[in-house]
Amino acid sequence: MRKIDPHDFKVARRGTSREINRQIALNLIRAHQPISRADLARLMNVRRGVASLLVSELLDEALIFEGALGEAVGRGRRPTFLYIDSRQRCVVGVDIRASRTYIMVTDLLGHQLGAVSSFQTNRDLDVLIPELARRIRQVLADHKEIGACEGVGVVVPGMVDPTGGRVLHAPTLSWRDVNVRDPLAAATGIPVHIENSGKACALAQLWATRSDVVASGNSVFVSVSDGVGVGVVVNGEVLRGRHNTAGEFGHVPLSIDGPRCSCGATGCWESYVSNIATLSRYFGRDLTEAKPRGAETATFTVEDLIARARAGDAKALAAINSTARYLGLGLASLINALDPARIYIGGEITTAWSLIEPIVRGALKERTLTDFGGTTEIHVVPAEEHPRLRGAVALVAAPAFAAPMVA
Amino acid sequence: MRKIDPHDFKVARRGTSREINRQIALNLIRAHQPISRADLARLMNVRRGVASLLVSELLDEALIFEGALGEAVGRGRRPTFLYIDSRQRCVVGVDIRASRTYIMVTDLLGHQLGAVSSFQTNRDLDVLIPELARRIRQVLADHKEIGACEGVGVVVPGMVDPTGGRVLHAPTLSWRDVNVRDPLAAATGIPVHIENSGKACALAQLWATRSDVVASGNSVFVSVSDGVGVGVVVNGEVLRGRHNTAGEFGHVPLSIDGPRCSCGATGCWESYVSNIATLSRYFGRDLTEAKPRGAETATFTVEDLIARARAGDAKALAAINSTARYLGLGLASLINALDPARIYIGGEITTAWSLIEPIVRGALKERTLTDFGGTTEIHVVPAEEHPRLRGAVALVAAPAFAAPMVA
DNA sequence: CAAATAAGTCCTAAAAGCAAACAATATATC
DNA sequence: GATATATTGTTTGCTTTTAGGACTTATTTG
Repeated sequence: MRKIDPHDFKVARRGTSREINRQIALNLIRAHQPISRADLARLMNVRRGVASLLVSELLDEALIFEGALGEAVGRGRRPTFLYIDSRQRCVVGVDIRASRTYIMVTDLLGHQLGAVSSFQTNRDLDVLIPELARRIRQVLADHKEIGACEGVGVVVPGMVDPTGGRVLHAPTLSWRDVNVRDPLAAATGIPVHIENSGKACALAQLWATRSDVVASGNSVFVSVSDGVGVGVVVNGEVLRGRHNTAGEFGHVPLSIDGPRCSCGATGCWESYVSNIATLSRYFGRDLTEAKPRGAETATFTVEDLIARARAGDAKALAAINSTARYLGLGLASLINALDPARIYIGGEITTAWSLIEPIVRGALKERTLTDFGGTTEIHVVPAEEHPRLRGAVALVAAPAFAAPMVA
Repeated sequence: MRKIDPHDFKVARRGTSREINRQIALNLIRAHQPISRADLARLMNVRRGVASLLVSELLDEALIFEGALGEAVGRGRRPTFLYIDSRQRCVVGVDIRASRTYIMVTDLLGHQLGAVSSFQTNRDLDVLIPELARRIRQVLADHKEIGACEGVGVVVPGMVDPTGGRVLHAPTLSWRDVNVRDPLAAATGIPVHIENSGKACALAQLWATRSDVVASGNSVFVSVSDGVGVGVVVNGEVLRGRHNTAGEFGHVPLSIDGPRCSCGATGCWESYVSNIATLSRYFGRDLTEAKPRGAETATFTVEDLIARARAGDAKALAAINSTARYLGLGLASLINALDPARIYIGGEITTAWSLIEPIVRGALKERTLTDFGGTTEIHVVPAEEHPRLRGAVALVAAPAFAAPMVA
């Protein structure tokens, strides 16, 4: 039950019905491809005539194409299968992180084309933008067969303004109010979309074409690495809030008297479960500050820690178990606040999931208000799936499939 | 940018455009009444002919009516003013609380008719329902002139299932999985809608017809009394989550090592800022447990405490200031998580708002991530406005004005 | 080879937005 | 006081779009 905003509404024009049904058809083809016109009509509960018209319109715009004929169902004419047209068009995803920047090319449905490449991030935009543009052109030139690039999606670990024009604040990159989109678009000649990485990851999961995802219009993506990034999906839409800064559950406290967080406050969830927090717990001292580390701590990662834990290092296991417990306690807040149908978790700590899952689940149940809250589905997204890069790609690919704005 | 759920969509039928524009027209009349057909057409950016047809349809359904002619604007024919038809139809709002149950009658726009009545709550449904039904019939009989009752809205301090059929858990009433709606509907012969009080309050603010509310499709209602109830509005819609239990920010922790909360966990926001928590702080001992209180503490309320604080009692002021600080710290979590355009606060503590506002605001700024987060508009809703009862009424009145489900 | 069945196309009717003309009414100006 | 002008609200023809059904095409089965 949505209220119509009397200051910002959209009246239905003559083409509105058509627009709505066209997008529904497009989404059904995407979800069920390959599919025939007749099946589409049945799914939509409209006459075959209407479905045919919608299909021919989508064909004209080259959003879909007719593939081979399918097998006859019983007897009778064989159906012509329809597919989303992801041929000869691609999308570039870019993930800018504090240490390295990653690039991936996919088709319009997010299927990976070629390998992920990366290079060291130079935080100076005057250096970064030209290098990024050069590498994007390079990777596109290397894959001429995949056709024209529809757009570049960029995710950053920080806040982005509602229009995507400016990165307002990215602490780990020490960026404040910088414009990445326009210079990069100018340098590449390709439209660029930028978004916070947590929101983009949530978007990517929402739009993922997996058969196992059953209508999860309410979900949360939690990315645990240097910080904790969270993206929230409500009613099939990414939660943005008034200034596009919603979703910062990483800075909701577990204990306001807890350790100091990079955001300036104390006891944020992030300050308990980030990789640095876990390592600090293991080494028994605060690693967040930029003081010179010892030979060992300088290069030691959470993955190394997990390896030690699996090898029997009790201290390592204890550090990880603590993180698991805090992870669960924080997830409980998330569940109490949002009651999502599913939680996705990404980040290095997930490689230890088999070790920590019972602890996470136990801590979660301690604080969730309801029984079904305690059993909320948790889905691990492994690093090999490149959730952030898929998020970046989704920024470009998803809008074409979105529901039209109406009423 | 909303995703179309391929398992739950609505195709546009022949009447869909009409339905959309009809609801837009209805909402614009509601927001701008009195208004002429010509002005409506200008607002909607359609031809007057279309607006006229929509209006005549709304007139046929008696959703609006034609009032007197307005003054001619410049020269030319005088406009006929249109109004929402709230004559001869009313709504009953019911607020069931642990100690007392309140009843109010309003018109379809939520304008109060007559006084608020109340009686002691008997938690036994077999007693409560007949008494409630009797009193509802009574109050309707007392106001025969206000016409037929369109529905009864009931709010309870607890969780309600998504269909509104059952109260799943209301701790302060010690109700678990009880059906209030159907017995009450049977006893009164009027349709009954039930919802959690926090969600209903948020709904009421969303639908409030006040000129000062400018397009706040993202807002939060925080009700501080025995517990902390929260209702969230996102994109003009109440946040429900998978099981209609979203919004329980009262049980997001400030410190997981904090005081025990009624929910069983420790350190919930509620356990810091509820009235009982404030009083416990003043008396220096835990009042949550049902042990016999002293003569003074038994009847002493937060309002009494505020009166003492205003009279110069330093200990009382300190207790209230503590609550204020914790209130601000919790609001910061809310802002970081949801980035609302506005926060509404209700409950007894708001009578001390002039005392505590700087402290609340200061604590809030300590933990909000962004500058604009720290300046989020906070709007106090005084008890005289009966936010919960208005919420109950909104449950009945709002659906008629809601946007149609499309795509 | 004929019957049955499914896919896809085409035609007509009803509904709704769009556009312009028309009637009614009020004010301004000469 | 007569005429011009502006505004409201209604009406009429036109176009687009969905609904429903008939028709054509293609394929399998008996």
